[in-house]
Amino acid sequence: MTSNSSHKDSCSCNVIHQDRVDRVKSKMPNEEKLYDLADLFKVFGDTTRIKIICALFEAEMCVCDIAVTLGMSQSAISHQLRVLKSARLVKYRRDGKIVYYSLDDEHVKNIFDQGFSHISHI
Amino acid sequence: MTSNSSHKDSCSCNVIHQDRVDRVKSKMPNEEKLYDLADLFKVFGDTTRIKIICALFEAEMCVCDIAVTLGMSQSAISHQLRVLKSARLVKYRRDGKIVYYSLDDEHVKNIFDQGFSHISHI
DNA sequence: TGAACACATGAACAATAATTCATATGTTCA
DNA sequence: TGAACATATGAATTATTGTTCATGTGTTCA
Repeated sequence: MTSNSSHKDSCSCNVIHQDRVDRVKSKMPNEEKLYDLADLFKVFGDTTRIKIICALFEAEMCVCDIAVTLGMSQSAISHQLRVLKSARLVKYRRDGKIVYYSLDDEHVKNIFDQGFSHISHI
Repeated sequence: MTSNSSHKDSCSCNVIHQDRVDRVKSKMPNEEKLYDLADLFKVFGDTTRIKIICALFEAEMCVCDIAVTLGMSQSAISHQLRVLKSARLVKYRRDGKIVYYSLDDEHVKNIFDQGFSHISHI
């Protein structure tokens, strides 16, 4: 009744390396943290949002600027900015009727650079 | 007929900062690269794959090991390993009927660390 | 050789997410 | 105040993706 070989339900094979499994299991970050990490990367996993972030690397921009730069509708951009905002990746300031967005994170640039390194690596 | 104000189709607003738009546009990485980057992050945007990668940080593992560690079916793991493989994030070696997977990238660890930093940042 | 095993994979189904469309909110200015 | 504008947002639609189920492939060993 221990966690030794009661895995038949989830995996048809016998446990090959129980010691390794146990060790890795004990070293894994907790479930919630991994879930949050996946959620963060999910935000980066869309071309529109990638483009928005890349644009904001260069300059603070209003929603309309971004829409024109990307050749997309204001609504689509606004929806995606909402996602970026709730992931705390961008911040905004209001100036009259115009809302300016800018990056709000010191890690994104590094993450993107590492990402670019990976995809450029033959 | 220049690119000045012919954007009415994609964005209902007038161009607010044409200079900024032009400058940012010229500095944006090319479309294909951005698409590839999004594809890479899409791979990280799933809890199962995140868990697999975290497990492989600790040790080389066979498919069954991973399945047991994560409490998931062999098939589900195998499908996801395929995704990780085609993103060149994991490599494998065959030893008899057992296939061992391990990480095949020097950037992932950094990307994950930056990601963890972001989500831990209050 | 053939049974057993570890793994891979195609198809189907379920769940999630991106864009569009219509419209609402909040600000400016005449 | 009310018209015009920049942005936000809910609902619907379409597209994408993860898991399961059934089965195929490749290896070992009796």
